[in-house]
Amino acid sequence: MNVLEKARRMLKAKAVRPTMIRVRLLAYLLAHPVHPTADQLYQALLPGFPTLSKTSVYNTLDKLLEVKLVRLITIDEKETRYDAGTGVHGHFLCKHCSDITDFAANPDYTGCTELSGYQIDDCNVYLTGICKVCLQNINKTQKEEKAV
Amino acid sequence: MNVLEKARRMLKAKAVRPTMIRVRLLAYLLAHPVHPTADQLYQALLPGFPTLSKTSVYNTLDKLLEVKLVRLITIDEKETRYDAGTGVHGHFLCKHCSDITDFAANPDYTGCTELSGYQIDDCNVYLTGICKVCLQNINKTQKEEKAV
DNA sequence: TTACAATATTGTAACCATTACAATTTAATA
DNA sequence: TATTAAATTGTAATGGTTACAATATTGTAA
Ligand SMILES: [Mn+2]
Ligand SMILES: [Mn+2]
Ligand SMILES: [Zn+2]
Ligand SMILES: [Zn+2]
Repeated sequence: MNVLEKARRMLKAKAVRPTMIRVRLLAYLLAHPVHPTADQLYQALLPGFPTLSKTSVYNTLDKLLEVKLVRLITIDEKETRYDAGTGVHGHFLCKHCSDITDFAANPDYTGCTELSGYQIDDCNVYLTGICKVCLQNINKTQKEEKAV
Repeated sequence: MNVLEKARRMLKAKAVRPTMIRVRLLAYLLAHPVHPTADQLYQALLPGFPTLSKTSVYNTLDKLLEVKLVRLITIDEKETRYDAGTGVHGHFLCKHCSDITDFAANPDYTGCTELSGYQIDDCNVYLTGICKVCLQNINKTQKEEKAV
């Protein structure tokens, strides 16, 4: 089953009409788990869907958020990012390459006294720092500078 | 020692000139740990500081962020919020009253395989849901409706 | 199929938090 | 005091997001 069919089924399961935009946008998010911005989604889908409008991307994302097929990532202060990753996981933002990577995180705050009696619906864990690849590049550059 | 003096000392300790705006803004954040927006800070400080400009609020916040006397909260997608709370803690946003409350959270991701070799600088844990008070109000309202 | 109503998509303009920038003011130093 | 650097301010611009009305598409029932 290809990703378009998968997206279609996910939409039907949530009783959301599997229209062209919705299927394609969800399929794109499923196939590209890099947490794109609304504009990146628009740019990526435009070639295969020339009538697409930016507003429709936002409308579609709102609908997908509504039925929780997509979650919203605010780790970057400038632009909202979107993720079709369903399971609970955290996000790491590299300050150098600005890639956002997933990691396992399933914190349990049921025992937290400050939150006793609270209803917790969503959880987001955001880490920022420097990723492995960028750290290695930095070390390499520093060694080269030392050698000169 | 009052909060203004405390703010002044904190600024000096970070080698940041303790100007009027900086002292007052930091003091306000220390005395009002409710995670205000930039505009809320502007509105709150204006009466006691009529020449204050919105730009200065942003400039001041940038400076305080730079020296890590203030941290930035992006749990609300619409507006950035600011916190002079230094220690590691998480934030809970109530969807009903939109209050943001602190809770103890000091997650350890050093053992996380996906992040091995990564340099982690900052950590933010954001929870959303409904707070205790709002839940009680909702229950009360439902009972009253039932009684009618 | 056709008619109708509900829903979805689009283009345009507006919104609004944040930022850029140049002018002015203030403070540190000599 | 003179010189210089840093801080503050007002204005205008930026850019992601949203409001809204027009258009198109879809589902349903005659
Ligand atoms: Mn993810
Ligand atoms: Mn806090
Ligand atoms: Zn990186
Ligand atoms: Zn509440």
